[in-house]
Amino acid sequence: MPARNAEVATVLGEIADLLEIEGDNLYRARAYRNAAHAVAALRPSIYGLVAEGASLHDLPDIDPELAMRIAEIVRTGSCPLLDRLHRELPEAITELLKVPGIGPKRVHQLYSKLGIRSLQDLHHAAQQGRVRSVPGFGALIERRVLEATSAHRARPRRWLRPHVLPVAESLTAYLSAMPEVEHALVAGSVRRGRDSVGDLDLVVSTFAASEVVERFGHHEDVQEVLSSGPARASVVLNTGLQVDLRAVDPSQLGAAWLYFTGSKAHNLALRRHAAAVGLKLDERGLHRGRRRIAGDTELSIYEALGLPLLAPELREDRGELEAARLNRLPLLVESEHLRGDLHIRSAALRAPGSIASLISAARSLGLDYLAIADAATPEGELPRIDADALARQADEVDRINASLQGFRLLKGVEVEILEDGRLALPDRLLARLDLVIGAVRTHFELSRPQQTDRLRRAMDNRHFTVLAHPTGRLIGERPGCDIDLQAVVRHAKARGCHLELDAQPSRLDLDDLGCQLAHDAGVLVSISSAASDAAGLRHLDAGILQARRGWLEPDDVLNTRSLEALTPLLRRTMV
DNA sequence: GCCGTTTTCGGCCCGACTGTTTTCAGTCG
Repeated sequence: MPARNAEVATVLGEIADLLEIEGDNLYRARAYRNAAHAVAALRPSIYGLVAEGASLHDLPDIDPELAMRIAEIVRTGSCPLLDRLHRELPEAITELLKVPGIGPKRVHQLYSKLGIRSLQDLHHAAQQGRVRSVPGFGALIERRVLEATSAHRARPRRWLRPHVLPVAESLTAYLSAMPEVEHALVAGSVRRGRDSVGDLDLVVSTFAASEVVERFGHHEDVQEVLSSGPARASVVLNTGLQVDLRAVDPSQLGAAWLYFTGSKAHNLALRRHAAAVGLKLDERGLHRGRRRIAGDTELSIYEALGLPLLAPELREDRGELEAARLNRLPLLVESEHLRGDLHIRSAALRAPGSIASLISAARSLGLDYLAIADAATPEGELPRIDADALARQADEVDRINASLQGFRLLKGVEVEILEDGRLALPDRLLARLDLVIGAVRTHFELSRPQQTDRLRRAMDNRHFTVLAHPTGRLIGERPGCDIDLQAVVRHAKARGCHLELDAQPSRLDLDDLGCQLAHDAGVLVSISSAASDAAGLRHLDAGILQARRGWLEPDDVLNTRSLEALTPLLRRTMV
C-alpha cells in the first residue's frame, strides 16, 4: 500500500532511532532524521511524486541514494536497511526512548545487558531492581524509570491548545507578579500556535534567576519538580501537564525567547544560516567571534542575520528562511480580516434571544454575515434536518434578515456525503440555499481511492459549495480519513468549490499542510467556527492561527470577502 | 549519510542539567 508523507516520515524516523540505538554512525542517523523532517514538511503527496518519477533529491538533505531508498519506502513501506534493523533489534525497542532520561545509549545498554525489549520488560526489570546494575545507571535512574513506566500510560502525551492556554496565562501572571521578574513570556509550540502541544514552555527575564526558578517550583499547582537548576526548571502540574521554565538575564531575553519558541528545526536552520555568514547563534545571543552583536530582542537577531522578524507560526523550517531571504514571506491573515463565518449551528435560532446575542457578538468581531448550516443526515444521531425543517428555517432567516441592517444571515446546510458520493438531500432543496457544505460523517474506513473518489463525486454536484472538515480527524482521538488531499484540492479547483478549515479545537481541519496545498492550488479556505452560540465564535482565532501556520494570506480565505464579493464565489460557475 | 562563499574530506548546534562518576557521558530542548 503506498504510504502517506507522514507515514514515510515515521519510517525514516524509526530508522534514525534504530541506528542511534545500534550506536553506528550518529550522523548517519541524523541524516535519516533530517530526511524524515523534509518528507513531513513536504506539501505534495510523496507517493504522487514517486509515481510521476519526480526526483526526490531536489529536496533539502536528500541525496540521490537516500532518494532511492525513500522511493522504495513509498512503494513498499519498508527498505532493506529497516528490514536488517528489525532483524537485529526488537520491534518495540524504540518505545523505550519515550521514557524521560532514557536515550539511545541507555536503550542499547538495557537491551545488550538485560535483554530488555519493551516498556513492559523495562518496568519489570526496574521493579526487580535489576536496572541499577547496568553501567551508567543507578538507584535514582531506576526509581525514575519505575515512575515513568507506571505513569506513562496514564498521562496524556499531547494537549489541545485551548486546555493549555488558561494555564499559560495564569502562570505568566503568577511569574509577572514577582518583583524580580521583568517579563514572563509563553514560548514553545503554544506560541507557534500548534493545535496540540506536548508541554508548556515559559521564559522570564530577571536579575534573580535562581530565586525565581526556586519559587516557581513551589507554586501550588506543581505536583513534582522533575529537574531544577539555577536558570531552569521542569515541573509537572497536578493536571499532568509538564511546564519548562527558563530564567535569563534581561539582555538575553530575545535570544532565549527565540530559542525556546523553536521549532527545533527552525533553530537549527537559523544557526546554519548564522554560521554561513560567519556568526554564531545560541540561546544567549548572536555572536561575531567573542563579541555579542544581538540578543536583547528577537528582532535584533533576525535583523543582524539580514532577515525580517518571522511570525512564530512560520518557524517550522518549511522554507520560511528561504522565503525571508528572497523577500517572499506571506502577509499572513489576521482575525481582523474576517468579515463573516460561513458555518453556524441553528441552535441559536431556536433558543430565545440567542440569535440576537450571536449577531451582536459577530458584529463586535467585525463580521457582517453568518451562514446557518445544520447537519443534515439521512439517519443520524445529530439533530436531523429535513425538507420541511429547512423550509421553516429559511422563512425564519428571511424574517430575521428583514429586521437587520448592515448584517446578513445566509441560508446553508451541512449535508452528509453518502458512501457513493451522492448528497443526502435532493437537488431541488439544495438549489434554494445560499451555500451547501458537504461533510463526511460515516464510512471513515474506505480506502484512499474510494474516499478520494467519494469526495470528488460530491463536488461534482453543482450545488456543492464547501467541503467541511476535509479529513474528518479528531485530534488525539481519530486520525483523518485516508484521502489523497492533493487530488481533492485539484478537483475543488476544477469545480470552483472551497475547502473549510473547521476551527473547533478538536478538529482544526484542514491542518496547516492542507492549507498550504489549498494555497498552492488557488483554492479558497473558509475558516469557520461551527458555533451554536456567541461564545463559540471565539474558535475563529484558533482557525486563524492554523491558517497562519499554513502560510495563508487574506486573499486565500473565502470569508475575508465582503458580502458583495462573497456572493458570486458561492455560486458555482464550473460544473 | 549529507554538504561545501575556506573544504570533495572532515565536519555535522550547542548549552544546561543530571547522575554516575572521580573528570564526564548521556539526555534534553
